[in-house]
Amino acid sequence: MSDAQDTKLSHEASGGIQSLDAALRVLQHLATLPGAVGVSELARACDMPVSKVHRYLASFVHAGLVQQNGRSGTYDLGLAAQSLGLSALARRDIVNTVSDELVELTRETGCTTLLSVWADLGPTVVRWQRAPAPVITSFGLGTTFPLLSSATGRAFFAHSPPELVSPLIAREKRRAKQNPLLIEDLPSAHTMDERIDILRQKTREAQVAIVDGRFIPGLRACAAPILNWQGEADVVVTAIGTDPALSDPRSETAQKVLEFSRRLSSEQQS
Amino acid sequence: MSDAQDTKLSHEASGGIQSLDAALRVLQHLATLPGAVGVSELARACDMPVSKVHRYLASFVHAGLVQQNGRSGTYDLGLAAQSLGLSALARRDIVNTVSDELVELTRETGCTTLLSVWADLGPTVVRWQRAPAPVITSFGLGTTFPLLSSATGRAFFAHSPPELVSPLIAREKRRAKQNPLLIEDLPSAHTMDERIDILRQKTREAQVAIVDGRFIPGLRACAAPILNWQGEADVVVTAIGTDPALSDPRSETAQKVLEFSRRLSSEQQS
DNA sequence: TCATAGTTTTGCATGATACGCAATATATAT
DNA sequence: ATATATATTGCGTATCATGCAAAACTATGA
Repeated sequence: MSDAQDTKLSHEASGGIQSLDAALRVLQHLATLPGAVGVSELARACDMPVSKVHRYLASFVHAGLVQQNGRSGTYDLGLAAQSLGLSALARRDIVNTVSDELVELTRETGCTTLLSVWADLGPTVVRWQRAPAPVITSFGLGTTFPLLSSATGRAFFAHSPPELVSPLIAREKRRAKQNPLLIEDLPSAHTMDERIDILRQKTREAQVAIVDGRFIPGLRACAAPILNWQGEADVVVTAIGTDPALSDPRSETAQKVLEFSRRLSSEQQS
Repeated sequence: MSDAQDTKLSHEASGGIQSLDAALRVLQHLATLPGAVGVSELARACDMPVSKVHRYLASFVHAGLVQQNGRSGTYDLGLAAQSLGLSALARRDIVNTVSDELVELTRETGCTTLLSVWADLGPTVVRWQRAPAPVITSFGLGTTFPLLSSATGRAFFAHSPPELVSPLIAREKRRAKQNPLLIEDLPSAHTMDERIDILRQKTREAQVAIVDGRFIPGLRACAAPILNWQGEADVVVTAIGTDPALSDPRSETAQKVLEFSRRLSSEQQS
């Protein structure tokens, strides 16, 4: 049915109420605009008659979504808009949002995917989406990863405030001294601190973190952070498997992971 | 025509658009409700016909203010609502100013710090700066705090007009009756109202609000308001952590918080 | 001081459209 | 399987949002 003659005017889609659609367009415009504006300016921006916009604004003001400054003044977003947004934010739980999408990522990449958050002891797995071809591993929910020698950890490391990770980094440096294998794939440089710094740099640039099969023999992984408004990693998604493509940042799989994290990151901000 | 029979139901005020007023009432209800709801439940809450609400929701969904979960799913606030609120926040220069300084306060105190504003569900977190010291933070942007049993809430309570806070106070009094632990650290007096009054007094005098680990075991916090020209709290800054110094008003940490709020309060003139 | 030009706000008649009812489709429980 | 509850969609009619244009208002000029 969708057919032909909707073309007359894009029918705003189905089932809605026209006046409400129009009113919400006004609200969106007001939100997009830099700051407070007068009725006529807003009307011009929305390409609507002034009186129409004025009446919409009157209703918005009653609801507190908009407030008008001064006496016969300009209009701007109001307290209710703020509350509304904060309610929305409070309900949006990243872990759940990402979890819902994780199945999709598993399907696209064919890899087992997991979702980690930052906890006291470091990156911690909180969700686990297994692929048709399962990976035999010894870790499951609640496992914590190292910062330097896991893809997940590296993603956190590169996108977290230094103060947050430095205690753990210190510990891992000590461990790495005894077992240099752990950081074998780090960029080469003179001191270990330099190598770690370069790793952080490169990971930030690439936006994806990689480990090849050296840490756990044969197991490769590719991780990308989901950033909050401050650019910090709230959670990290990781694809693991034996496919060599995982350890190539330019592979299709890695790109899928990257795109996934980009999309969800942008939902976090605004 | 205007008058006379308006008394039947207050005429939503002047100049607006009835259908829009109704629609916004639906949106407000959705925001107030705990979480996602079905159409009929929402319709019941608004005392409106189901089909009406459904059509409003359709328009809200088009605008992205609302999204529906699942296939025959329930409705909840959407991404556009989030954006709207963030836009509204971004226009309050006090929020921006304080946010910028918050890193500094985190560095000075070594505690995780947060910035809260007043929304209609109460004190609401809008920014937070994590500190290295691991605090188990189950809250994020949009989390709301109680008025009586949190440091942030107490700071708002002591520096807000009574009309603003009284509805919430009433609710919390009821809750406190069932769980006296929540206000265990209140000053002692005969009636609960007296205790609350004294709390308000003392908090105003001290300019900082404190909770020790009783509300959330082991978690202490220290909060101070940033006052506008009327002496009301526009926003509140809070330092949280496990350090016992936080619950001592004379500690260095508490003084840092106080000084911070004093400085920014005085910077706010216009 | 008044006048001019830019606003924002408000009557009013009319035609578009939102409303409510009731039918259908879809999911959940028994 | 039937039954119950809920979500969604047509449809006719009375309501109400619309656009025009006049009014109130504010700001700036002489």
